[in-house]
Amino acid sequence: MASTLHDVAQLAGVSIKTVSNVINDYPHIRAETRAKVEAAIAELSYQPNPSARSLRSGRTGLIGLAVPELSLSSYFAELADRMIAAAEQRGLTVLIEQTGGDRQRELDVLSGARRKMTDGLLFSALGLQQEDAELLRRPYPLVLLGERIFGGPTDHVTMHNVEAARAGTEFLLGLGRRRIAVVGAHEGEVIGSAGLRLRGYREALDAAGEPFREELVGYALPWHRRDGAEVTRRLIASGARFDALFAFNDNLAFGAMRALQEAHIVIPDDVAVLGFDNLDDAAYSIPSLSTIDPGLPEIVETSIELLVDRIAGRLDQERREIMAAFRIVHRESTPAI
Amino acid sequence: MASTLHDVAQLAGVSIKTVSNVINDYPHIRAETRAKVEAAIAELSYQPNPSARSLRSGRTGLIGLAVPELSLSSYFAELADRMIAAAEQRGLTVLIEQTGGDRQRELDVLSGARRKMTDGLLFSALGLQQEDAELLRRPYPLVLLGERIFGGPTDHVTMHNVEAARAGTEFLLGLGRRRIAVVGAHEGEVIGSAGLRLRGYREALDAAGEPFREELVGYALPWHRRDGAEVTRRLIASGARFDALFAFNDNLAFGAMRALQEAHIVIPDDVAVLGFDNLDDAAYSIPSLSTIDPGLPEIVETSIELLVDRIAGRLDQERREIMAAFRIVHRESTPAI
DNA sequence: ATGAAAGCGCTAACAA
DNA sequence: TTGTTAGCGCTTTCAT
Repeated sequence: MASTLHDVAQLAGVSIKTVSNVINDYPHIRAETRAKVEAAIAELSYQPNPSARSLRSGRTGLIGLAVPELSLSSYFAELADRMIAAAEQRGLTVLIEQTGGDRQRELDVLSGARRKMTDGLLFSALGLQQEDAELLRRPYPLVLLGERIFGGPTDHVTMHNVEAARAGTEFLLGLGRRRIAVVGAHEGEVIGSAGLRLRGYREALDAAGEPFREELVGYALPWHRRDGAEVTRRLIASGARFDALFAFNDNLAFGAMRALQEAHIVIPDDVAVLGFDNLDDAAYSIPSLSTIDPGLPEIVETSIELLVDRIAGRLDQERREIMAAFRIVHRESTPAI
Repeated sequence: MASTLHDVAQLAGVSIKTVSNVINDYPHIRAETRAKVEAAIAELSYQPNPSARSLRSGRTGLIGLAVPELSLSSYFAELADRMIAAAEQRGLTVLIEQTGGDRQRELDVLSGARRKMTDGLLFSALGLQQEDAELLRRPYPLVLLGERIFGGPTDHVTMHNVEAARAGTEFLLGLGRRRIAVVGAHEGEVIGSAGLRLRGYREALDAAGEPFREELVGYALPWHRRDGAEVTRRLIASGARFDALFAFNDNLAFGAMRALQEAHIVIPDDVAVLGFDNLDDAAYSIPSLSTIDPGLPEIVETSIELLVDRIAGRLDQERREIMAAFRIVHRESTPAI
């Protein structure tokens, strides 16, 4: 059997309270006492029982991270990877939950059994909509990620989607490209990554006096490589002419580049391609992908900080909405200036 | 405050034992009693306290999954994605731990604090070596994944690395390719994915009467895209001629294809490329990647089954070693037959 | 600076 | 079929 506080106390010749104090770095302990206790802990290879600890303290040291999926969307794998590391630095453990981007499964995550074993939740929603905002009002610390819901009842970490998409489009216009196709729009969406990025795209066109051409808008859901390839094949087949392509995420862009190359369209000479996410892979595609970097490290650090802050008890203070800074990364899929 | 068994029992007018019985699907309960209890549970939105449950039962319902990383190696993201889903079906929750493939961090995972909050561990090692086998003897259920250690004290799920690499090489030979470069070898490694796959490669060459050419062996560690590209650039720069390239995983292959295309080498006409893993992305690269499918679904199902079996108490029965079946997936990076 | 004791919410052994 | 009770290992409150 594993040893307990009692065993350690007995061996060290102190009470269990003292052992507990040592473990929890309680400051007022005689150096001699501490040494005795630490020796006993080492001798017994004592490790605290987390269930007992949680039962008593009400804290588990676990935080949930709800994402649509880990594979296929490398973005979420990178997010999870960094989040696990950032949580670890703060003594927390991340528990990943996959929703498939499905609204019902996202709701299940919000009220499921796992909420009783985590101290808080980082929630990257894809299926919920603006109308669902009030469903985010929960009795536990919750930080919303992404751009499905704005102005909801929780802390929220997101990015400047409209501005970034606008800047990306202006970047392509600045290269002299006038007919910019879009891959990844969502029919009728206003809020959400697709809706906001399309808005930024339109704003840039308007500002440049370029017409918005419906025939250059490719609708895609979900945003996997496959979808980027399919949509782009359809755009090509439609006969619509375009000299640039703005994909609303890098996966779509990778798929789009495949479709372009199948059609013997040369990147970036015939069509310049711009993605969104700056995945690790973007530097290693062929050609390497110019893309918008949404500042993932900042998003990760900020959202963990907000959550930790709420867990520490500041549950009642005003909600915060943080927008990470973006930048455009210039690689081979767009021509050198 | 959240409600407890007591609250439910009081509201339903029964003892807490009866409520506990209902929750745990104990069969001998009068339908009427059960209905009363369920009504009370619903009214109070009662959810059991997992810490209390774990403290008492000694089970947490959590299992650890140790992998090197979630991003950069899509293989592990796919593994984790599937593992989470497979665990969920069995009422288990996966807790992902990243080791960076570092030996010390892998050892930390084996004895760290999280082992007290999981019922078992799925352990995908990369830094440990055959000599470390005995370190896997642990007082908790442990299933080893991968090919760093064989014949150790635990259950083990792996694949036919030598046979698969041999079959892959024979496949390339069968296409008439004679000078097959390798990307991803590890200097001096015998056991481990790199060592075993190189062995399979050599066996195929030997059987075909082809010489093993040291100058066609590209060493790469780790196995990311970047490394595949760098190694392949070096191979090209060395002046060594080759008409096929066998990358020891798909990421390396993606990087290698980039380097080949940079050098205006046409795939598959000039050089046929074969990968290993059959990542989702392999179907969407340009060109799409022929690769060896290691049977991930089988690996996932098998390893969870073994672990669940051990958790269920069969800790003493003989250790098992399972090898998943592989198959070669033929795509555009190798010429049609 | 350290100890004694209560009790977190649940399951399991036993009783009825 | 249901109730009673002990106790899992820890933190916390209150004493000293």
